[in-house]
Amino acid sequence: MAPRGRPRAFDREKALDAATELFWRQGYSATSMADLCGAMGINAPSLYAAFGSKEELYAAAIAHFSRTASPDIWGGLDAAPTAYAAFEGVLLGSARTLPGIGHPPGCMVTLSAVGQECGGRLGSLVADARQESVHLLSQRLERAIAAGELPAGLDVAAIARFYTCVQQGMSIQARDGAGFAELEAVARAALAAWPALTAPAAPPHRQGERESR
Amino acid sequence: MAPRGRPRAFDREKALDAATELFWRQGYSATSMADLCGAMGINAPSLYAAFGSKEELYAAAIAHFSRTASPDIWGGLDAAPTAYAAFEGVLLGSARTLPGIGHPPGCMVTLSAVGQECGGRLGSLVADARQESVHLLSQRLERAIAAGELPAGLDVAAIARFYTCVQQGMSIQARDGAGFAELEAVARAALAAWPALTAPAAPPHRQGERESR
DNA sequence: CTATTTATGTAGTGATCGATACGTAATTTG
DNA sequence: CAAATTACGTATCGATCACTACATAAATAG
Repeated sequence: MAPRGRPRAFDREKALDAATELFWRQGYSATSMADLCGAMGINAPSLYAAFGSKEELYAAAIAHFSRTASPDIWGGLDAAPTAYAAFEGVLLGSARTLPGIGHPPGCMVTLSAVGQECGGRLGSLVADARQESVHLLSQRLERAIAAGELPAGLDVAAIARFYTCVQQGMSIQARDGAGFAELEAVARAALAAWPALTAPAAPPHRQGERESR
Repeated sequence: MAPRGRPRAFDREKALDAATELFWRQGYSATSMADLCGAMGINAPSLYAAFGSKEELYAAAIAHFSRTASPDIWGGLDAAPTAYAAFEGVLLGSARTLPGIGHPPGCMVTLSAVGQECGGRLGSLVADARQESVHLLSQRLERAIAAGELPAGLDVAAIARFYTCVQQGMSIQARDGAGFAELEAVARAALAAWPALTAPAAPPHRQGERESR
């Protein structure tokens, strides 16, 4: 059962954790393999043997981040008794997490500049990861509609995209130094739109209609 | 009055425009001086003679961007008859501009990864540029309060930060492919919070109070 | 004209980039 | 034990990085 050759001398998970932290803080392009080797405490050949290439390592870091950093924010989404409570939990969890205690501020996926740096696989990878938020929030809204909690006919995608947008903006604010108090105020402000966005009569405003001021 | 030596053979403004476009699209770290020379149509010595260094060129590009790309979004801020109309103009202008026709999508300042890539001067430079939005919106709110249009006692900074946050999120959405329709829906959703945020009684919700569901 | 000044193109600088060749150490298999 | 397999450290690969030395071209000043 034991692996055949010489056993690995470093903890692959700890090394990936260090790499994730570095990519998270500095971005893809600005982080060199030498930086990574230093932070991970291993030499280049061991790194390449374990992770393949810089791109593959980054992809593994994104996956590692999504696996480990999400629960704080998204954990209560399904457990929350109402859709409002679920969205409130996500936004307040974001306000609590994004300032970054013991890790870089902001969401690694949101702040990933790979989309603008690297046209290929990595760009699509992080873009897809970002859209996952919209999907999660949309599903929660659909569930609330199916349960009769929210009226049918809502523009679910628009509502989900709005709150995703707010959360993404919060990552930038966090990166620029915003703390919990500031981010909580942003979250509360976004939640103030909830009654209007989920009112039965008017689905989110449409283009053709006359917009009341 | 004519300059003394051999005249410059390229248009400095056009060259800076090309550099700005490239930095805007690819970010700082992922753009090489060779890339820039190619896009600007000049050789390295001319580039360094005209702009000093990569960092200085980037700073010049940020300034050039702020000078040229802002009016579409911020132009109507002071001219608008009410604070609401002003904020609506900023958000809808953002929805119109950010998808990027003839230029990269999203705001160069917002999407600048320099903050996470480069700890020094450039990081502070773009972070300050981002906070400028908060200042502009705050000033407009203060003006409306002074004019008696909005009640005193509002948490002006929080409101300004919320709408800045939404606009920053819109840049990320634009980078991920959102078009005018999607961004307009986000803007409308954010504006739906306006009555609650500017109501006389309750400044933006506080932590201790009981939140209506 | 000559002298001065500035810009340009060629051709590089040392440093660092991502990624490896290779010989050795450490383990399992038979 | 010997053979096979895997990971290790050293030392380095060619390519590209940001940047510049240098000779030449094109303008003004006197």
